[in-house]
Amino acid sequence: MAGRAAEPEVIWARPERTGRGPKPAYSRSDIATAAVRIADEEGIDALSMRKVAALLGCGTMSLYNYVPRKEDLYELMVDAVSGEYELGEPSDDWRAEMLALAHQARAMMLRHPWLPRVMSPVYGFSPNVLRYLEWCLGALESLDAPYGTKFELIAMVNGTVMTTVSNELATAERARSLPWSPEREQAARRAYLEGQVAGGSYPRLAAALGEAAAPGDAEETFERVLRRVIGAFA
Amino acid sequence: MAGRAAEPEVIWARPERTGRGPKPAYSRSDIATAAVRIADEEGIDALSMRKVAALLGCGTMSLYNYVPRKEDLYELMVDAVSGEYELGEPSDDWRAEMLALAHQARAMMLRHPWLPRVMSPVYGFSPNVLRYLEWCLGALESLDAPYGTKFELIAMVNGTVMTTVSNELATAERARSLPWSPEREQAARRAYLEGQVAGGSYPRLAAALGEAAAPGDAEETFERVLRRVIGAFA
DNA sequence: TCCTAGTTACGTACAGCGTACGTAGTGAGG
DNA sequence: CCTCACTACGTACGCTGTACGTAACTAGGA
Repeated sequence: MAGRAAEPEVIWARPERTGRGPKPAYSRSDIATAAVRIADEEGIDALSMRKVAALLGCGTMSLYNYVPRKEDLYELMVDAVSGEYELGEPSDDWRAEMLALAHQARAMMLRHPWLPRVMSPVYGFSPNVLRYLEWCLGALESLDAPYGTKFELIAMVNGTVMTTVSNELATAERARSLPWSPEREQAARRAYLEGQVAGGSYPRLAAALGEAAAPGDAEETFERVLRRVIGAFA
Repeated sequence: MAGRAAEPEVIWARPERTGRGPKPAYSRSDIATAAVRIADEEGIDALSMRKVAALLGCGTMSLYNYVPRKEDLYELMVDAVSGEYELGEPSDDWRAEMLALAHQARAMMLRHPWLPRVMSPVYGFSPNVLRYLEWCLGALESLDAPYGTKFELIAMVNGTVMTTVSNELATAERARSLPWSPEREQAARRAYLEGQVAGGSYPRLAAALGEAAAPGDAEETFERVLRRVIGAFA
């Protein structure tokens, strides 16, 4: 009748240690660190429960005592890297604070390119995510708005960083995995687009293609876009 | 020496028919339709090359004549649903047009919940994506800005829709897969958060938790956020 | 016209995945 | 001290993407 609760619980609601039985050999932090290392070095597609277990030095199925589903492993990873945020005492300028935070987030995603792929379905509120949110609310103290709006702002900044950096990463990844040089890729890309546009079905795209020269510096674009987003909440 | 080009080409650069050999039994559109159907009905995780082939009625490996890598299947799918946009003659009010477009995009993602998961790494410019971009440029004719800015606007709108709807979908998916009612989930969630916050480490979150009552209507939130984003480009 | 080379079709096979399940050992709570 | 939740982990299943080999087919060049 009582039994334990049905399966799909948030991992953070589980106590890390229950008291009964032998004490766990690894902490969540150990596991997260191992997983992050593998994802950093070999890419997120190469991350498997087997590899994490191997790196920890335990049997594959032992890992399932700590991490009920692979999805929860992602949750651990996101929490772990969220701990990398340097969150000092915020100033009164919430715009500057949010912009600086966005830059931190971008740097983090460039450091851990798998983050955008793994963050989207994250639903639980891990300790470090709570810490992050708490800091944001602190930084937004000088913004006179209801909490709902503040959360919308935080989500917007987060989302914008994610999509922007995702594009950056996709381009970089493609450049890396391609057998030819980025310049040649750029040229091939342009040639392909010009071929498509040549049919005359896309006159405005043709014009745009003619105007747009260099793709522009990524960080510059990032900053400009984020200023706009933040400005939308002033 | 000459040989064919090295592998990772954009699928749209491949001609659908080369002229030599027996004529293909299926079109890209056939394949895309089949894949979309499976993803719609069984979820994106259940989508496999085998299933698509089976639905088409051909051997698994035959599919690889049309779709060199599974990633390309995603590309076909995104193109296929991009064809669902209803793109009429735009008015002079670019803000209204972009907002309406965003609503279309949201509806599309609710119709095809796998879209956000699959769109991110899309890199190629498929026919329907070109059509979409061309239309956007048309709708933005009355906006006096360089093409670069217009593309940034389009990307921002797209990105915002994606992240917003992703959240919606995650919540909905969770509610669906959970063994208990959404109300109970909501309560459990709140209880968990209150438990975390009770420690006193997150005073502002505690306050926010006290204030925020109902989560608010999803579509309403969507519209509000998008108005803000679009407004940032005025 | 015929030959040939590129294409389609598809079965087999492999390495890898997430994870259900069963069993054995361990140690704290009642 | 007993009991039972917990840890540990090997085996096994069903599934995945796709490399590779073979056979049939057909349009272009000679």
